[in-house]
Amino acid sequence: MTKSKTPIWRSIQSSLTREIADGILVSGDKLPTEAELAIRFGVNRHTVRHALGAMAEDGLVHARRGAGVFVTGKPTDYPIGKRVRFHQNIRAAGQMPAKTRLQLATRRPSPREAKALQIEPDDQVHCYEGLSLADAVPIAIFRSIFPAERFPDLLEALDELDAVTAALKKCGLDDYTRISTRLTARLADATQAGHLRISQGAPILRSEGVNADSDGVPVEYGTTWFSGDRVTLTLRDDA
Amino acid sequence: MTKSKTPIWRSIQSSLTREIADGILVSGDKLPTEAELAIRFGVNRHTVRHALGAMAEDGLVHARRGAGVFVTGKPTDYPIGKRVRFHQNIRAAGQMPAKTRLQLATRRPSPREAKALQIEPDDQVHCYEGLSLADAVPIAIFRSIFPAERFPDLLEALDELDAVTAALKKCGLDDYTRISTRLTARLADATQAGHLRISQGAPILRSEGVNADSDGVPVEYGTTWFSGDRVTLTLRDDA
DNA sequence: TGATATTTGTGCGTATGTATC
DNA sequence: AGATACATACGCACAAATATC
Repeated sequence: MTKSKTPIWRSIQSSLTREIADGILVSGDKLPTEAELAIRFGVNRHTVRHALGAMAEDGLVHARRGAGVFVTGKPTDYPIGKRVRFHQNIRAAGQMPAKTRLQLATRRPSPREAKALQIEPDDQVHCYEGLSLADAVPIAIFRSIFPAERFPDLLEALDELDAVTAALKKCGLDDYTRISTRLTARLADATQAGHLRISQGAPILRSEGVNADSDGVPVEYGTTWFSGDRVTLTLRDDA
Repeated sequence: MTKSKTPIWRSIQSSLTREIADGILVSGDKLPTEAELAIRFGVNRHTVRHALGAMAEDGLVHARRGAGVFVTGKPTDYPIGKRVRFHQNIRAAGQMPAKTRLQLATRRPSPREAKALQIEPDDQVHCYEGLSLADAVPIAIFRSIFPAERFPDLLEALDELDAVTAALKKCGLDDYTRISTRLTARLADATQAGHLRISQGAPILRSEGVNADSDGVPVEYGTTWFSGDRVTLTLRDDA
């Protein structure tokens, strides 16, 4: 009697995990169909599903109904701490960062935005919205709100620079740090799903934070919607 | 002519938000049905839905199809930092904490658990699984894994105490701190949905962390699944 | 247990005012 | 000024989940 101690599904999990770790299957690749895997491993499709489910739970792959199972665009550990610098974070993970601009405008703030920035509801704000990519895979949607009164030329600076830190520097703000971060999980709506190239109803990790200058005055209210399947936030106890 | 600048749905949102802020509607209360609200405000049901949608986006209410729209059991700001103490956190939010035990057992670790705790795959671990409640509303499912070799009597201690910190203290560990935290968003499976009393596919915020003693040796590998609709994690820059 | 009513979710179509090109 | 796109709002119908009896 072969009384194997490890369940079959676990050995399948190991097998597939190894293929990903070894680079045989890379970021974005589509796995063989469950039916094909079932034949290849000589098991029932349910057994394959169990293994794939465990891998999905680990964030290694993600399934799209009707499409297939795909290797998640790297476990993409995205560190957050007092300072959040998108490009540095992605590069530190050995990936190629990129940004797509979705919107750049000046408008009136929503009540929530006004409250976060501690400004009057009638003051104007700059709104910078875009898409963050790592290795050309969409990782997150971000929206940054700045007080227009304090940074009258920020829109032009963002227009040419596309980098928040640099643009703020050009407007006279040398340094800023995060004074609050709130995290919660949501479901992707149609718009978000389209941008992040995930299916509607997919899990989204929403991060909402306020950055302030050295005097503690808010300079940016930012919200970032991460694709839950593609991103893991890691907390740093940073300085 | 009444040339109101603000959309109707936004004023409805303000109106209902105020009722919650003022305590007229409290945690867990069911709002009037969309149809009733539509009559009360003299608008179409879609307009009410728009307002409710915005409030849901803010985490203020959550809808359950067929049941109604409910005031979210507080956006329950749940602070996380180097030390995580469940009861303290809930009490700090002015709510009544409680725990339900789901499982308490000793078994072999999964590869992931062994790696996190830096033990051999053949070593035994204690597994403590349960449900966290605030004001009798399920907030999160937690699973804590401890190295059995180091804490041989932990199971009994947990059995009578139901509090991790106290049980570990009884086993000779005075203090521990969090050395790593990883956060991601997932969808609730059937089991999780049942325990948290949310619908399957609802957003879940998963937190995975390792606690270590003062020498940096891992003593606990814990995973917590928060109901995304009921919890907001706030990062503390704590000491 | 099962049938029925209630309630939210989704889609279609229509109309109007406003901002943009 | 005209055309176009967009947000807002209304009305109706049905599907899906839930509650109730």
